[in-house]
Formats: sequence, C-alpha cells, structure tokens
Amino acid sequence: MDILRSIGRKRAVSASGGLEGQVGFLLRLAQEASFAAFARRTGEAALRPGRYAILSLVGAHPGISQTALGQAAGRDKSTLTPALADLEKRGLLRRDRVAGDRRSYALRLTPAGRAMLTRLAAHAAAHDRDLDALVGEEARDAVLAALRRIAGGWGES
Amino acid sequence: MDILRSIGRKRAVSASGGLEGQVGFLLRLAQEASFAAFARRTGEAALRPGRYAILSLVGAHPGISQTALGQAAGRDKSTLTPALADLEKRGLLRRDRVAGDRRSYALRLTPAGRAMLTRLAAHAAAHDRDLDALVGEEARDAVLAALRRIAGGWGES
DNA sequence: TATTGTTATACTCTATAACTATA
DNA sequence: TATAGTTATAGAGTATAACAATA
Repeated sequence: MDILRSIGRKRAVSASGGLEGQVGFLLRLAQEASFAAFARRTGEAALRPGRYAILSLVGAHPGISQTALGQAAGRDKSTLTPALADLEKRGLLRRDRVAGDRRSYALRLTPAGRAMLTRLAAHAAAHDRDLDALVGEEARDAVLAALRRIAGGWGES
Repeated sequence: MDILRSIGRKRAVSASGGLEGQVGFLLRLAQEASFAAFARRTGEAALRPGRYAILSLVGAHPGISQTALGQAAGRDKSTLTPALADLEKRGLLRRDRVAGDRRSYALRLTPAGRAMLTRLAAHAAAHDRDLDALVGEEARDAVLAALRRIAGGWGES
C-alpha cells in the first residue's frame, strides 16, 4: 500500500500552458499515470518499476549477468547491486556463480520469482486491455510502435 | 554539460524480454530518450524536465500561486520550494507578494525567464519536428492524443 | 591490462509531517 | 480552524570513481 500512497496522488490533470504539446512532459505524465494505475491494480503484489523491469528481464534471459542486465535496463551496474540484493532477500531471484568465469553471476528467477512474474504478467495483460480501451485497439499498436521508435531511435543522435 | 553527461548515456537499446510490450517500461525509456535528445539539442541552455515544466507553466499562467503550480505540475508544494528558489536565484522568475492574501506569492517570469522560455520553445519545436520524422506526421497527432488520454484518463480509476 | 561486481560517496527528486504566518 | 508556504527529514533511484578478485 506504501507504493499506492506514494504515487499517483496528485496529478497534473490538465496541465495546460503550452506544455501539453510537449512530448517529454506528456511522456512523463503518461508514465506516472500508467504506473499508478498498474500499482492500483496489483495492490500488495506491487513492485516498483525498476524491480519489475529486472524481474521481467531476468525471467526472459535466465542466466544473464549483472552487467548485461544493466545494459538491457539502461542502468549502471552499480545501481543494480542493491536492487538485486533486495530481490534476492525477498526470495525472488538467485545469483549463481558461473563455472567458466568466477567474476560473474548468472541471474535466475526462483520459483517464487516466476510465480510473482506470472501474477504480475496477468495484471499487465489486464492493464494492456485498459490501454486498448483508452486509445482504441487500432491506435494501440501504432502508439506502442511509436514509443519503441522514440525509445530506440531518439537516443541515437 | 553536466546534464548531458548524466542522462542518456546508457540505454536499453533492445530491452527484449516480454518487457518491450509493456507500456510503462516503454514510456519510461521513451521519456528518457526524448529528454536526452532535448538536452543534447539545447546544450548549455538545458533545464531539467522539472524546471522546464515550472518555467512553462508559470509562463502560461502568470501570477499563479505555488500551490496551484504544484497541482498543475503534479508535485507536492514542498517540492517546489527549492526549485523555485533556484529559478529565482538564476533570475528566471519572480515571486511577488499578493495584495489580497499575504500568505501566498504570485509567480511570474522575469524578462530573462521569458527569453529562456522562448529559446527553449524554439528547441522544443525542432524537437517536435524530430518526432514527426521519427513516427510520421500523421501518426504524431494520434500518438500525442493517446499520451494525453493516458496521462489524464488512466489516473482516474 | 581489462572486466565483473561491490563499495563509498554524492546528487536529484520526491514525499510526509510539523511548523509559521497569515486568513 | 484552515490555508500558503517553509523546513526538517527520509527514502528511492541514479551516477562516478576507486577497489578487489579474476581473467
């Protein structure tokens, strides 16, 4: 509930001011609203966006190293250390020593981690259906494609 | 340059993992990429997203109070105190005592603040043209409309 | 020398709660 | 009592740099 209280309380409902046409601001508001809605949906099971991203990425890439995970998540490796320790402490993932290279760890979800991810994925699916309802089913794919384009392409140059 | 260094260095280029289909994650990546591109464009003149939002909102609503500004920006009023002090120190805005109510301040841009906003708005326009190039001119309006819908509607229930 | 992960440190942004000065 | 703004405090998230262990 902590999560619910801290996010999405006050929002810029109609943040007029020449600003609504600006992509970055809109993206920020949209992201916050989307997360707040997701957190409301998942309730107690909620994981902050960062943790959820880690769980998803590890779930999709079992055995991934911390460095590779950091790159995939767009964060420095040093950022991951406490986050991974937290997820490990909660019993959601394991860090196994790698045979070939004793410097690195192979990250994997525990059964509890997989269960959590499954549960959250169900919520995410419902959440995505809300998106359809909100923007229309045809527009939805276009919007996601655009976001992907922005996320990937705009970083380049 | 500080700003440029701190943002948009490492990105999740192809953050596969069942996660790319998830709106929230995409929104986060898109926002960061968009801001990084904007910061790259504005260079020295860069203002962090929060400051920029304040400047835009005050520019559009001269005389707005801090509490009202906080609501418009979706942030608690206590958050604004240091941000406004900073903008005031930089000579970009003024906080004038209000005649009728001596508790509150009326926020206004200084000439320097207006100039800064104008300059940034020009960059923002160029930035928006990049968006057109990235997602196509027709899709652009649909995308912005969708984001507005998400930001506004999804917060509701 | 280079790489993996950790630690030390610092900075930004955010929130809540308690405070003041007004209303 | 209620509101506008400030201050004190705390927490999350992020980064850079230096480090130890290993390659």
